Amino acid sequence: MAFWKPGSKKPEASLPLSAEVDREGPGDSGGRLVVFNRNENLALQAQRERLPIFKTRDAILHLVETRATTVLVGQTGCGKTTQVPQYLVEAGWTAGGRLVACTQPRRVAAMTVASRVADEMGVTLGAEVGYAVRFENVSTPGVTRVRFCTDGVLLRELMEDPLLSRYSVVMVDEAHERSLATDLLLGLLKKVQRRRPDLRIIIASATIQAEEFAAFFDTRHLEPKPASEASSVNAPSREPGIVSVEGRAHTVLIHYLEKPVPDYVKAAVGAAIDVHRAEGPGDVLVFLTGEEEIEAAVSMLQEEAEDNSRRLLGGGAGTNPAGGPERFTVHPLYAGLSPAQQMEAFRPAPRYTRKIVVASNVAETSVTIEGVVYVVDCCFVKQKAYDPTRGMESLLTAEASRASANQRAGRAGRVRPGKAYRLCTEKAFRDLPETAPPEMIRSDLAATVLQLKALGIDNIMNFEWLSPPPAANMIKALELLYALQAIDDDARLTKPLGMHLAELPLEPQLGKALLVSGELGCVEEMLTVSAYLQVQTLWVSPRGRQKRLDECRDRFAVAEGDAVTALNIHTAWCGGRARSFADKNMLSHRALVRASDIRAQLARHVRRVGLVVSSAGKDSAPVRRAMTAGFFANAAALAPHGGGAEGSAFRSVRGGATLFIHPGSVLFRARPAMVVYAAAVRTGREYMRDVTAIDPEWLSELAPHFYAMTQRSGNERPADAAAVF
DNA sequence: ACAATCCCT
Repeated sequence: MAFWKPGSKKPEASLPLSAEVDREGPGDSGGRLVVFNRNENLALQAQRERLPIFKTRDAILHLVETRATTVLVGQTGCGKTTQVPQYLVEAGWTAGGRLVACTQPRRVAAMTVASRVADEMGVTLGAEVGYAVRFENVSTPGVTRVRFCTDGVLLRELMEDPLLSRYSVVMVDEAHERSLATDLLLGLLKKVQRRRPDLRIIIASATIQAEEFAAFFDTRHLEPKPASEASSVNAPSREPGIVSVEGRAHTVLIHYLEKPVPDYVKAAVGAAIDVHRAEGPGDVLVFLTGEEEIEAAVSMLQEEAEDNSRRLLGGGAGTNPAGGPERFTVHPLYAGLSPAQQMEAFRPAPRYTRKIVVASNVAETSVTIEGVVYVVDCCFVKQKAYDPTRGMESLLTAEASRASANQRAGRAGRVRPGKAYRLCTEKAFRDLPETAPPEMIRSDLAATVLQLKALGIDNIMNFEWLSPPPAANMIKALELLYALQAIDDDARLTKPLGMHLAELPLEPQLGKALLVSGELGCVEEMLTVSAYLQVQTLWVSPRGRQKRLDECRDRFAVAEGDAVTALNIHTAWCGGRARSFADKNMLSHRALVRASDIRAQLARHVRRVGLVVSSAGKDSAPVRRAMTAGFFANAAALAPHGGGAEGSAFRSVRGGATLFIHPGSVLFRARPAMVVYAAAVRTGREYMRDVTAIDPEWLSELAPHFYAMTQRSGNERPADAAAVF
C-alpha cells in the first residue's frame, strides 16, 4: 500500500462526540437507585463508577449548581447521555416534582437512551424515566422525572409553556451537530433563562465548539440584578462553566494519500481491497456521498469478491499474511434502502469472511455497525444549500469538514484500535473547513420565523441567533409569510390564520393549503394530501426494477398530479392496511403507516382549530384549488418549446426560471399548461417535486394579493423585512 | 439516456 502515508500527528487528538447513544455502561439491568437493599446494586453501581465520566461527576454537579449554563465536552462512549441525567436525579434536581429534560436530534436516540437509563435506574420505562418523540409520549405525569425527547418536541412544548416551567434542567445533547432545531432551541433557551434565572442548561458538545457555546451563553454583561432582589441571592453565575470528559474510544491511526486521486469512487474501492488483502481481521466501512456512488462502488467490489472466491476454490478458512480472512462480502447502506436491505449491512459476516459496508452519511451519526476496524473516507458530503433569490434548496457535493472526517474515522475505533484511510492528501485535509456550516444558515426559514413569531418574538432581526442566517434568507421567509397572510403589514402574526399555521406541524404553505380546505369543502382530502407530502420514500425502489415500479405507479397515477394520486393510494391502502398491499404495489409499508399517523395527528389539530371536516368526494378541483391557495408562489407554466426526452420545460410564473418536473412525479411525462409544486430542488437541473396541475385562472382568484403585489412593484415587504434596508 | 446526504414537529 505504497500510496498511503500515515498522518503525522498520530491519533487524532480529540475526536468529536459521537452522535449516537453512548453505549458504554453496565451491561446488565435490574438493580435500582432508589433502593431498600443497597447491596443488591453493588455490581451495577461499581460499573457506573468505572465509566470515564464518573471521575468528573462532582465537577459537573458543582458547575450545574453554581452556573446557569454548563458546557459538557465529552467524547464517544464517555457515558454523558446516560449518566448526567442520573447524576442530576441523585443530586436532587428532580425534587419537588420538577423534571430534567435531555434532548436528542434523533428519535431513535431519544427512545433507546431512555430505555437504557430506565434499566440502569431499575424502573419501568415511562415511569420515572420516559421519552417523548412525535407520535409517542411514553411518560407519566407526576411520576416521570427524567424526560428524553427530540429537540423538535421540546420546541413544540415551548409554544405551550414558554418558560418551560416544569423543568429544572435542560440538557441539549449532540449540540455540535448544529441542526436547525438544536440551534433554534439554544437561542430560545437563552431567552428563557433571562426570565428564569433558576433554569439550568447543559450543552453537550464536541471540543471544537465548546468555546462558541460558552461565549453565546455568557450573559455577565447583561442587566446585573439588584442585590435587594431575593432570588438573586442564590442565583447562579452567568459565566458558563466548561467541563471535559475523556472518552473511551480506541486510537485510530489516520492515513492520507500521497497524491490526490481523480476518481474517489474508484480510489475508495481500491483502498477497501488493499485493506482487505493486507490487514488483519475487522470489517471495513467506506464512506461515499450518495446512492449512485455507493451502488457503483458496491458492484465493483462485488465483482472483485466473485473473482476472489473463484481463486480461493473451496478451503474457506484461508488468511492473508496479516491474519485477516481471504473472503469478503459487500453491502450498501443508505437511508433510501428498505429496512430489510439495511439489515444486511448490520448482520455479522460469516466466519472467515470480512464485511465491507459502503455507506452514506447515515453511518456517520445515525447508526453504528459493530465490528468495524477500518474506515475509508472519500472526504466529501452531500450538503443542503439554500438560494433565497430562487427560494430553492439544492443538494451539492461539498468537501467534508474536519470534524465530520474525525467522526467518520472514530467509527474505526469502537471495538479496538483501528485505522482510517482518507482519500485526500494531508495538506488538503488541513485546508478543509473545521466544521460544516450550521444548518440554520443554509435553510428555508419560513417555518422557523413563523415559530418565533408565535413565541412572541416579533423582531426576528434582533433575535440572538447562535449563527445569524443571511438577511436575504430571513427576508425571503418574511415575504412568503406575508404573502400567505400569516403576518400583517407590521410583520405581526395574524389572528387566527398565522396562529393556526404556527400550531400545525407542517411547512407554512402546506399548512395554508390544509386550512383553506375548510372553505373549499375538502378537509378529508387535504388531510390525506398533507400527510402524504410529508413522507419522503413512499415508493420502494430496488435497483433494476424501475419498469415494475413505473407500472405500479401507473395504477394510481392521475393527470391531476401527485396530490390527487396520493388520494388514490390512501383510499386503496385503507382497504385493509395490509403489508401485502404495500409489497404488491412496491409501496413502503412503513411510509404508509407513517402517513396514516401524520394524518391522524393533523386531523386532531384541524379539529382543534375549528374546521368542519368535509369531503369533496370524487371532484378533484377543490383539492387542486387548495394546493393553489397554499403554493401559489410556486406556480410554473409549460414553456412553449422546451423539453424533449428529458421531460417538458416550465417557466416559473414569478421569476421566469426554467424548471423541470421531477422524474419521481406522476406528471414527469405529462404536459399540463400550469402547475404548482410543493418543493423545488436543484441537483443537476432544477426540478419540481409534488406537482399539481391547475387552472391558470385560479392563481389570480385564490392569490390576488400576491399576483397584484408582484405586478405593482414586486417590492413590497412587511415592516420587519423593510427594516433591514 | 430521468432522480434520491440526513434528520425533525
